[in-house]
Amino acid sequence: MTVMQSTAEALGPDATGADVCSAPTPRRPRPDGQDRYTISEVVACTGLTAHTLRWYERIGLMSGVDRSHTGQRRYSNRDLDWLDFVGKLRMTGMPVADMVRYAEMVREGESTYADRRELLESTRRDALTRIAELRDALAVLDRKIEFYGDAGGAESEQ
Amino acid sequence: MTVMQSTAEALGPDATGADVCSAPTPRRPRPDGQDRYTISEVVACTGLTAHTLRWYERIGLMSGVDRSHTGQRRYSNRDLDWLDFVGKLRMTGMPVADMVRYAEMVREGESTYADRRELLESTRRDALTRIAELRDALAVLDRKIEFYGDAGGAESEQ
DNA sequence: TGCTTGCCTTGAGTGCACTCGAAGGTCATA
DNA sequence: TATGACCTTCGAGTGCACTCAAGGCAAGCA
Repeated sequence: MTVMQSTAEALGPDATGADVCSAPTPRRPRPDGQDRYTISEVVACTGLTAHTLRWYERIGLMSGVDRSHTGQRRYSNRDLDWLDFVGKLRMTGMPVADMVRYAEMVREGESTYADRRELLESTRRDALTRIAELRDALAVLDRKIEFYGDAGGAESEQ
Repeated sequence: MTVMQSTAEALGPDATGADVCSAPTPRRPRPDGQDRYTISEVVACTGLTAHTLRWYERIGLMSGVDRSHTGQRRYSNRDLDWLDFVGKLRMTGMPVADMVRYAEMVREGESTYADRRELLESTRRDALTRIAELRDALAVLDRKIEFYGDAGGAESEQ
């Protein structure tokens, strides 16, 4: 398992090696070597808008995106992997500012491992809290729904 | 269990009966009859700001809050119960506009049971989706954290 | 009497995460 | 040569959920 596949996150020349942990390798439209996607292709496969992709780059959440000879963006499989990861972080509710901070740490290299871990752990805690809150809300919802289900209408309810 | 307790949601004169489903009765600072809380007391026990409480009223998310002879708000146990429920809805990520719609349906009475149920069911589905997304993100996070945990630093990572 | 505290109203401002518009460049095809 | 699709940048606009400011009233206390 030492193949240098497209699973490392791409943040320019700093992401130098294989990613041993992004396990379930996502299937990419094109193999490495031919992975030069236009922005509209990336739009098609990520669901993000072109505006958002450019904005990610502007704020430093995405850097080192290659360009064509005419200056147009050409995304790589690594870039797609990074966007996937950013999507996960977004799912957890992590603020974009924190994602940018994380991206900066990746660019700074190995010296930031501890800080990166800390950031991800706090994100993890937040996600667990959110799940607990959702379960809690779900329980209330279920009770209400049940009430509306079998209430022909004797009692009044919220 | 026919006691007219403080567990019915309070939305003015429309919430006419007992609430058979808000099961784990929350302990309120004061018993029914003496439940006339000032806005600052409600701030203290809900964690919402006074601004937010007034705003909820303004947009129709909260109606029929009693007033003192000088025009100050006096919240009841029922109001607190409603705020609790609103908090749960907020946890699910339901937009405030939908909560207002729900509140309006409650004011309209029993004829809206089916619609209310439908709204809550779609909210429930959203909550389940969110939980699944969070689990998914959590799995990725766990892998990353593990990587940072035992990586002295051979590989490069996102 | 004056001061402080707590509340009231209306309307404007904030922060976040996009989202869009305008003006213009490049390129393949007709 | 021109048409249309697609790209670029920069700056401004949007929608949501609050959040705050200004100005004022009423009650309690020194």
